[in-house]
Amino acid sequence: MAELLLQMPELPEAETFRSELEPLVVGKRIERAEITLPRMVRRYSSPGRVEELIRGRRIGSLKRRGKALVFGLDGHPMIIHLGMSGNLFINDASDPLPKHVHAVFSLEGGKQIRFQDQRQFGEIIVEPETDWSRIPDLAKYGPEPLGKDLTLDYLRKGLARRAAPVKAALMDQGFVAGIGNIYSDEILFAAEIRPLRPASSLSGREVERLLQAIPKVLRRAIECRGTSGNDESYVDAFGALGAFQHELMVYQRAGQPCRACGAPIERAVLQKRGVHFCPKCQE
DNA sequence: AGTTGGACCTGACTGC
DNA sequence: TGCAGTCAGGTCCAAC
Repeated sequence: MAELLLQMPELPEAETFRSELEPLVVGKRIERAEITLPRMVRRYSSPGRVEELIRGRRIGSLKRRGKALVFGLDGHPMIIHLGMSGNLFINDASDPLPKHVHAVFSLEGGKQIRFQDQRQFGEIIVEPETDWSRIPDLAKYGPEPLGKDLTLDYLRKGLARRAAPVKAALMDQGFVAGIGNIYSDEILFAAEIRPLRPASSLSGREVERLLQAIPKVLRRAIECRGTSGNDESYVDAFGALGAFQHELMVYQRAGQPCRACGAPIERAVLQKRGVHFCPKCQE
């Protein structure tokens, strides 16, 4: 049976889209927006309403918050949540349109930004509010794991009052923004902590290891331009595969020998999600 | 308030 | 070969 590697765009994948798109789209005007799947803009009256809001605006900036991308359109920032399977491509208008493209933004000069999302959990949100701290979808996020706000003190206090598994805490976007199923497993391996340990049971030393592991794993994954599966459901903005799947230590490696100690990687289930860990390296 | 479970969705896989 | 059923997962939302 071929191992199916499911894709969830997390912080490294979102950051890859951001850094690849930024030099090509910032400063460009959006001449036309086409939303072909109403579900992508489900909190609005109609796709036409969103198309109207976006049309003619210039992209002043492209930033990332957690797993979300924020296009700084003048006056109306546009947030794209990638959901579980969202990809952002940069293409020429004449390039063939792949399956599952639900939104196309045609830029001056002939390029297009295309939002592809097989599972349709992604969402496009256009906000009237330019102050990020007042945009509800972003305001609820916890600190950026690669920023200064994620401190030892914050982690220690936040984990101490959680009875839930430490993996659940890491994936809680309100606690730390941008970490999902793949990278929580990899981070906890790097920190040598079992994913199902109650968050409040971590020692001070373990919290310190966790604080070090978070940026270490995420930065390396960004260098690799994200994690692609063998079904190629995640590729970068130019359609190229990421490379971090070659460096995964535990995720989707159940039964295979640990790359550090050789012990078979174990799999458990947490809230319907796969949990992968090395029984020897992680205690 | 923290935590849990269902709903949303498609495609790959399983079993008859 | 075909097809119904199952599973997976990020996030929201309702309910303990």
